[in-house]
Amino acid sequence: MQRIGIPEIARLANVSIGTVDRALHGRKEISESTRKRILRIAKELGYRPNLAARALSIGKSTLRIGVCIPREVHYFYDQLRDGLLSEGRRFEALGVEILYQPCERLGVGEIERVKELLGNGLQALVVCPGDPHSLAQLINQAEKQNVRVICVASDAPGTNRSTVICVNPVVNGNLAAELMSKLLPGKADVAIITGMISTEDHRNKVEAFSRMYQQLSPGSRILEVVEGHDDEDETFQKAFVLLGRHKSLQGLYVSTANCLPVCHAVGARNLHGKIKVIATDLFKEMMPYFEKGTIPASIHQRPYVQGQIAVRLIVDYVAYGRPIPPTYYLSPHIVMRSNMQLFRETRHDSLPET
Amino acid sequence: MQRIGIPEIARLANVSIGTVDRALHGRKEISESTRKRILRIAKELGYRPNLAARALSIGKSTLRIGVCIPREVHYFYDQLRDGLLSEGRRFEALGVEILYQPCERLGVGEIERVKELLGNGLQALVVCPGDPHSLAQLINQAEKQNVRVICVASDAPGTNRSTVICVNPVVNGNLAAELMSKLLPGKADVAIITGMISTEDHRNKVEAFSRMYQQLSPGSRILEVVEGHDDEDETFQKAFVLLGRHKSLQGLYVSTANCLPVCHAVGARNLHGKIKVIATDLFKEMMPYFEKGTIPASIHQRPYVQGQIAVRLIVDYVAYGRPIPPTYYLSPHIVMRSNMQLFRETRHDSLPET
DNA sequence: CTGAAAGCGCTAACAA
DNA sequence: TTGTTAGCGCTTTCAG
Repeated sequence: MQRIGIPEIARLANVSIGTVDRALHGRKEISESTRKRILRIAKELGYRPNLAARALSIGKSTLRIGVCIPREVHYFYDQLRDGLLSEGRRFEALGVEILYQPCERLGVGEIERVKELLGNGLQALVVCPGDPHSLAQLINQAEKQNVRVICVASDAPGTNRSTVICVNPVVNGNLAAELMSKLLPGKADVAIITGMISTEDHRNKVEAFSRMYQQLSPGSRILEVVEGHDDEDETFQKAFVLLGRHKSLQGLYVSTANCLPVCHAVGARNLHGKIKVIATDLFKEMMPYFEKGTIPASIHQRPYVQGQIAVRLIVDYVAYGRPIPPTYYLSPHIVMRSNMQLFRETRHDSLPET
Repeated sequence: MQRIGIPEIARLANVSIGTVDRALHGRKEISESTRKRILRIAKELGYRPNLAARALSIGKSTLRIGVCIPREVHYFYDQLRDGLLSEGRRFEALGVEILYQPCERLGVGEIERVKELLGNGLQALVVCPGDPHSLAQLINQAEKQNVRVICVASDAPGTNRSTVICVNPVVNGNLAAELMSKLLPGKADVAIITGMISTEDHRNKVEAFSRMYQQLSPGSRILEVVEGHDDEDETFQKAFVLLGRHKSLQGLYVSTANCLPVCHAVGARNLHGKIKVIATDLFKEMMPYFEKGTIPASIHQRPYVQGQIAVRLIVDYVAYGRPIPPTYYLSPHIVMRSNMQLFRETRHDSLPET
């Protein structure tokens, strides 16, 4: 299963295995010339370390991954966490260990948690930057100390983070627009309900949706863009007012997981079936609205899979030396009535939710 | 990283590690009483084998997985193969080895290939039963010899296969119907083009689609169900005739990956944009038809992921003792113009296509 | 700077 | 039926 190993290299280089080890790991107690010679041989032979042996030898975790993601909103982050932890467990035998240090909500206390984590000799750090600006310094510092920083769900632009894993917000917005235009034939006025325009992800979705919708449904209007700040009451109020104000309104695009208050408002106005809501993500409280037809489709960002991918990118990088791509966009799932049952909120078995 | 091991159990049981090994592996050279005692202790201590150590000790592949899937149709099976192989490689350090022994096309030569594979001391066998009936005996025999048989993409009903991994054909058909009814508002007559009604998967899709479509679009008719036998020429001819015969036809559901000839027929009748084709799966030749609007949506069965899951179920079963679920249905992806770019035909990095 | 040797947890061959 | 031992490929410690 493994072709050539350290002993083989040692033999060919006429040195001991200890020396090969030193060369391979860039330790200092070795002369430049022998190091070069050994590395050359290793490369020629296509040496790849036996991870099982390494893990066994080291005994404890070889690959410590710090995780700082929010606890709230549970809908989303519980699944992200499960993806990270379960995938980590799968590589336990290879020495992978996950240090989970959540913050309360997006951006709240993340600095402190991340600082704590960084004191643990991490190989990699997984974060959901709620406040990318104030986190930037820590991220850059971590990267400088050779800790790979992986952003999930939202990015920290302008930093040296190794990568971001997310659903491309532009694809997300485009897809919502495409669905909306197919669901509402001809001209149809719609509105958008988002979290905060200042959040990059939200803004990008809104812009992409607007552009694509007007292209696909010429003559239709985007009547309003409403910010709900991911607050249930605020969102309900604003949606309720919105629905009263425009009688031509036929569709709503809710670009965050906060679609429940919107559906409630639709109900309060007695508009079930008359207003089509394109939602985001999925959790069981949404299901009745699929049944009623209020939500014909939702765009699921698959947090579980995002977590899985984060772990895998790290393992592939550390263990197999595969480079980390600068961005990892995954395709969102389109959830409709027929397939919503297949998206359990969390699944602990293989490849959940994929 | 590992809590308790064989030496610890041996100490507590007052036996040698060799005896513990024998007990743990159900080898015969041990008395029933000590075996029971040891197993009890192991269980109490929550013993879990150190896979790294095992892999290292055994040296060669611990976990040999035989794979017999068709080579043709490449669209689908190349992705399935890549999923299997790349996931296998990821667990290489744990002793996973994949023996790939494809047959030419669905059902052709599979018996021979499978027989060859079974001579290799497999732990598990992955097959795409093209002719489940004639394969049944081999499958049962393999299971009896403690080789776990995993069916992918299509099932072998009535056998003892450990599980099947596929997109639930009923969900598939329902989803197609749901999309069709949303895309074609009001009453709209449609037709179905499938492979062979005799194939279980195909028949189930057709039935599910028919039922759901008539429920969601009452008054609409399913004008015809055409069998193309996955042959390009035959399918083109039949689709061409079909399109000429019914002027009320507005939609086509193509339940196999064979949608290209259908699109050609639509073009030959000058009906691009007038007939909506709900297709199945995705490959790059389809892309122009997304652009043109002939295919507003396709239902992607994610062969790559099916392959991945197969390997993971096996690894989880053999390595971690997790039971194999009797069926593993995955949710199909809905592909539209906005997200088709994200489905590369094969990706060799982490969690492709998920 | 380099070599030798022990040991990680497990399997397997050989002894008792 | 059970115990003992070598060794898998690697890291690490201690000598040289």
